[in-house]
Amino acid sequence: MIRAELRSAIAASAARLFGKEQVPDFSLEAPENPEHGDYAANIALLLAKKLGKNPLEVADALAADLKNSQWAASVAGPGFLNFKISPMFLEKEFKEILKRKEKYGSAPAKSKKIQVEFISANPTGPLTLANGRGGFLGDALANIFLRAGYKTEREYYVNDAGNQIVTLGKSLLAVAGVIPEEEQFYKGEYIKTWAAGHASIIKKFKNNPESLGKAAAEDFLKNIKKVIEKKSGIRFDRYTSEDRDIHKKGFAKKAFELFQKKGLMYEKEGAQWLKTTDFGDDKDRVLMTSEGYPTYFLADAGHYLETKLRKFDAKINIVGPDHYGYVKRIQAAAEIIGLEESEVIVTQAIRLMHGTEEVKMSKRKGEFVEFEELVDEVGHDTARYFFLEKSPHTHIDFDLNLARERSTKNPVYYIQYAYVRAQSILKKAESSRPKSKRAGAKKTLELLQTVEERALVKKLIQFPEIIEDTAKDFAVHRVTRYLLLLARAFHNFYEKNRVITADADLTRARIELDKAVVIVLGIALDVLGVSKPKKM
RNA sequence: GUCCCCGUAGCUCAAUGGACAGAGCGCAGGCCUCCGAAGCCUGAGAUUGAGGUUCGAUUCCUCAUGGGGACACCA
Repeated sequence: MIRAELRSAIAASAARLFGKEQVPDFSLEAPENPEHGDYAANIALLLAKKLGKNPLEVADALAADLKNSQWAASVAGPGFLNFKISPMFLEKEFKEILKRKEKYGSAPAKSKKIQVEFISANPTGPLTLANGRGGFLGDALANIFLRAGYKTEREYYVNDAGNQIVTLGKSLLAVAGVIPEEEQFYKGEYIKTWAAGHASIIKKFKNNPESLGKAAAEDFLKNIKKVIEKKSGIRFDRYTSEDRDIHKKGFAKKAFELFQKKGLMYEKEGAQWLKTTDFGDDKDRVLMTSEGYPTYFLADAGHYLETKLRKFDAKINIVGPDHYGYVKRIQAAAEIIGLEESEVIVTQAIRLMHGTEEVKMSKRKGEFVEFEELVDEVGHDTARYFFLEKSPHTHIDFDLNLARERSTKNPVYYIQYAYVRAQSILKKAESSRPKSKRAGAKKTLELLQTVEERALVKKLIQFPEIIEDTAKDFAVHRVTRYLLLLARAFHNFYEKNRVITADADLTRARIELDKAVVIVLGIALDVLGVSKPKKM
């Protein structure tokens, strides 16, 4: 990767001039503006501040020192170092795309094991839009980790034990008229529908809400899996059952004992508490109720312990906004358990709009747009792109009518169109290729000199950096952004440069470029989980 | 009341403290005798407000203001 080499060359130069301990953590970016070179470093600005020197002088000194390396820097603006990629590097990196094909941008395998837990919606009803948002995010993020060389597991944690299952059973009995309604019962249309369709089961379990709840939960889960896997292309490696995999296998108990052994627990009013306040939580949390039931939190701690015991180094947990209050306590548990790296990504809320009016969503009351409905309406590619192009911190105002209307103008088509177009050219080139007498002596990039060609090549070789950065900061929307820019670079190239020409050498070079576009667009679409159409 | 997230163009969203704040949609114009016009080109159009830190702030801090969410021996 070019950027990594350049970075170490700059750091080495700075260390030579100012001492190793002075080298700051500087940025090295590919600027949008081509006048700012292929890469721009702000190291001189940071160093100047640290050393109390003039930024321009520092920049000049660095540029002079770098003259001895294969990197030519120019000083610009307040003290940026701008770099041009040398033709040799560019050629080498470009050929790498054609050589490695769909492996391009894949880092060598590392030993690090990452688990991405996402969706994990309770099987007490259908998936919501927020579930879908987390679903696409987790799916794409896992793809990125795989590309970055990590061993990656996608996990759906199923809360199929405890209170809510009983509540689900009771809710069903209530709509069936067996028992009276209560405030906390689930009341959505889906409850009525299920009850109406499963009269015999309800009858069978009329005195046993827990068994009824379990039966219904299994059914709901089956449906959830259908929506996730068949309709949305979201994949999971593992569905972990709270009941079977955590409680019955003793992990909740093990976590409890671990906390006890570490002396982080105490009893108060008959309940068992964990001192999560020692780890940044605003209050301590109950592990075991005064009636002797394990809390959801204890099961979760058991779940984290189980993950740790399965030798994971890191866990990324993607949760909805309603779980925000849960972050600190679960991070406390992760720390006690000794999970090396634990991240919780909280996706922000989705407001349901009807024109300019907000429609209050409530799963319990059954007022919400089902994720399945969205996917059915606009298709899975559009739905995916719609969520993935936004940072998870953004609050989304969602209008189903607008989504429907806009689905045909979605940027995802712009990208897919570029992909289809590029392939279509390849096909054409194959059938009309002039019999090339001899391969030209010139290197590919010596033949690709127009502004559009250069811009496209540089965009292409940026891809490994996009993967590398995203694996670090989880900002998946960077990839959608990149795809859009890459597609644009290709469309621009297409408008102004004919691939198939009378010049055999030039044609060959442009076909290579076109091939590289197909490869990189294809990989990036795969990473996001968006389909690669053959035609549109 | 306490805590978290968000206020950027008419709309939906970008921008590790950096150079002229970028896209898509929409709007106004222009481009197919030629590899796919679901494309390309041109134009109009924005950082909620007030202070502060900094050589430099959409970004960090404080206050104000608007919106969303979380604050159980529920999950």
